[in-house]
Amino acid sequence: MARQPAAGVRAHILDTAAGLFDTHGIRAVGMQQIIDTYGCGKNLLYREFPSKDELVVAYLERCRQDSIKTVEKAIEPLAGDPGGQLVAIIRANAEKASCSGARGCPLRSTYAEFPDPDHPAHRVAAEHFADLRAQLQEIAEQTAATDPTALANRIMLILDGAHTNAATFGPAGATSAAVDFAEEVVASALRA
Amino acid sequence: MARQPAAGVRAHILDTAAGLFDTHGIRAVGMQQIIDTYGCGKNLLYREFPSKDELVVAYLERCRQDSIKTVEKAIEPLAGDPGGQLVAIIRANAEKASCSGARGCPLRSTYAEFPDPDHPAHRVAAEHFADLRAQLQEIAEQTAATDPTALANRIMLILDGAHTNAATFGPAGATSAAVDFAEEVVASALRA
DNA sequence: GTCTATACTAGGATAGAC
DNA sequence: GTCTATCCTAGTATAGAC
Repeated sequence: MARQPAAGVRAHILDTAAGLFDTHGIRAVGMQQIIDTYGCGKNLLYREFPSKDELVVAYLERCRQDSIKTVEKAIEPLAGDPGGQLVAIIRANAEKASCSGARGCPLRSTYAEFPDPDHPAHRVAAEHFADLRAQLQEIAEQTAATDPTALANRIMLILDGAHTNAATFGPAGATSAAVDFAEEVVASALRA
Repeated sequence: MARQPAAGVRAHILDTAAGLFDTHGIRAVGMQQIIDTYGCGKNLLYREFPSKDELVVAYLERCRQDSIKTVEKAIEPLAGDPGGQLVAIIRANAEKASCSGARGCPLRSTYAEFPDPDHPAHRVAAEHFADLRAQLQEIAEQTAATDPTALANRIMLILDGAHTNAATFGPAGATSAAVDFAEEVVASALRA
């Protein structure tokens, strides 16, 4: 292995950075720390990511793709059952928020770590949540609910609540109640 | 010890710091920036707050007292109506989260800015949310709900969701739906 | 005595040069 | 990889104004 392909190096750096960001937060982690953990020279990191902002954006984009994939996987087997899809989205997110490092959703944390709306990291998160909201709205409109927007809003509140509560209380918190809650909300919306 | 030449200096510094923290986040604001904004000498600030951590803790304790007061004011006129109290807590928080600077709840942001559980700032937030959760549980137990814990969990999810959603979407988001949502959740729990 | 203002230490940040 | 440049951070100490 005289030389690794650039793509592998890039992904490996991103893995390393992601682990540190998830554990300590983005602002608390320095480039030197990432370099030390990765175990290579500074040149390599700055060749792949010319600035910390670009590294952070790449990290958040990856979180975003991961989140999108989680949702897609959850709703895929439930085509034609939009109500079930909404519940499945909550279930998948609640499971993910409760099990892993459980330091909270990185995209939601971005609003706290980078409150400036013009910061590139903030923009990634804002775009993500705008898309997510639109997706929930779209699915809610496929149900028989008389007020799809209200349903989408409620699912969004449970989703945000599940992530935030998992960050503050961990698996022992209210996140565990999110799935049952979503089921009842959907059932109630379809009854009305 | 009995020095008190300028009463309210401490509160004024705290006001200044709070404004900057709320706007830019805690980690993004330096001591020098607070000094410049307040227009005082460095000595004065460090006499009142010997370290940034102590200033941050004082700021968060104030946020906490503010949050406690908001809840107390909301539930006070509804003694004997625990279900109404739960809804009033959501209403008061949703209003507060939607109107002001709307950069998100500072205590919830603390988990993102100071993920280390041993950090004094983190401890303030953790203690606050433990108390809040216990309070919701206590109120829920006063209702006729067959499963008070489930009710408390749902209210907590809506509360967390309302704050987080206000941070990401502002007043135009799902937070506006939180009060109706809470009303239905409480009614449903009492029917069962 | 109480304040402002400035100089200073010591360390860590990003980033670039070699 | 190492070494350097530049900047910013927290925090301390000193000088001088009112």
